[in-house]
Amino acid sequence: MSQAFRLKQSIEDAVIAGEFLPGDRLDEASLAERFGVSRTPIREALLQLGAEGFIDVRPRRGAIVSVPSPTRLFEMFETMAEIESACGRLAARRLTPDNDAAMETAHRACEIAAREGDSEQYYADNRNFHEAIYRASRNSFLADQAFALHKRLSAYRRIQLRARNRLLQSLQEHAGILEAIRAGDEQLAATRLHDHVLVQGERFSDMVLGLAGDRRSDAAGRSAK
Amino acid sequence: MSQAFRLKQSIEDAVIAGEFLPGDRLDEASLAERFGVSRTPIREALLQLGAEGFIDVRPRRGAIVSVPSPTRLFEMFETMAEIESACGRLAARRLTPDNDAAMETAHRACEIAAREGDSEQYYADNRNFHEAIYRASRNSFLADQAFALHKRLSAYRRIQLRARNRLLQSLQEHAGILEAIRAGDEQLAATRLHDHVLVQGERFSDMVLGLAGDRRSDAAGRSAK
DNA sequence: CATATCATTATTGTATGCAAGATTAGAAAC
DNA sequence: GTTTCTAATCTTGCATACAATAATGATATG
Repeated sequence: MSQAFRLKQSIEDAVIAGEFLPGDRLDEASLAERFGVSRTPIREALLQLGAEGFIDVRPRRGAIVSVPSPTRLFEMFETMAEIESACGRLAARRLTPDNDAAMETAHRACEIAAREGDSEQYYADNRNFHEAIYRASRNSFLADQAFALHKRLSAYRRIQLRARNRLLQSLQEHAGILEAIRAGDEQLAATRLHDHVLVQGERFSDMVLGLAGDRRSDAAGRSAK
Repeated sequence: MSQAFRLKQSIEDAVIAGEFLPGDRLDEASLAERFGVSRTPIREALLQLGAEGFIDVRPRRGAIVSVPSPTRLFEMFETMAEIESACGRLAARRLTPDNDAAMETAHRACEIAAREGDSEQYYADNRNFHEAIYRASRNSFLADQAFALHKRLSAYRRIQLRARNRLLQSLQEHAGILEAIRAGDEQLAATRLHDHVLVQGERFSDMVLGLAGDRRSDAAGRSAK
């Protein structure tokens, strides 16, 4: 299985790196050739990625990189917001000096990247900051769920950090989140994290749908009774 | 793949039914014989179940039904509590007549089972009730996450519905949850669902650890700064 | 009697081959 | 020119075979 697990990671990395775009076909034979192995471990890797929701494996019809509908995507961001805010709530309740320090370090890194307007760097540092919060929840299972979803959304998250404004705004939100967690204010930490994440989903939906469709009729509109 | 997917479901069902207990080895050859297929689709099924966290696939060492530590189990229940309360919060915000009716139906069924003290039936109806709430969140992705985790915990949940008292108490909690959702009180719905789920995790931990260990030193104790 | 080492056995990991379903291209009909 | 049916082709699904690693048990040694 060693091979299959390495392949799973490689394929996942390739997808995250944007080498395979949503909708692209993941052909067993070509992947086998590319990695110099037979189809068997490739299949095993693809099926695992499919089970994790990373790709879409349709019986007899091959695997493709999942193409979540705008609605689905919004739902994923909304779920991410709920999970992250849960992490924040627990972090506020359970913060240890170690976790505090880890968040501080990650936050400082974000600060530098934001000041320099380096969105690629900020993207990486931002990830570390959020992961520090997941860990600070001191619930490793919840943190695992958060990691997994974060990875699945990374392709969509990256796009919107391009604007310099968003970088600085994001940084400010981070500061507010950190403050709330440190104050032990569970409710505030949860709310701030929720909004911080959800705004990304909203901005992304706006971007995807552009002027054409109104997102509200798609996802948020469901709030209406 | 058709075969592999059917097998995945069958094996999962067998695990949920308790036919394979935590720690049991899932040997490829015997499973292949049992289902009358070759090892290939069995492997594919096992790897998928492993990716979903349902079983533990250790490279070169075979698959076993996962044996979460008491700490891990508590973390899983705590995560379930957070996810369910998120569902409840959204349900309170977005309730439609359809979803309301579905919850009502499921609740009525629980009521009957509880009155008759039929814990097996209550177990099934309880599941329907919770699933109705997941759907009422009107976020299908979040609902999927909730379904998945609910399934993984089912083995541990079933055990504790045996006591007649717990049945009636559970039912009353359901009534309170329903009331809060209908009132559109997001905060109250979230809190009640959270407690309803978490109490199960706590009761289970108590059961597992018995008199021996103090759960608080294991999981909840982390809340202490 | 316990422990360590080595050979045997069993089980998993990968490759290959073939069967079956899906896709595509081409020809015929409209 | 478009559509539809059919045949050729391509891709996936499963079985089998072999290679490699882990588990087991026997034997020898302290």
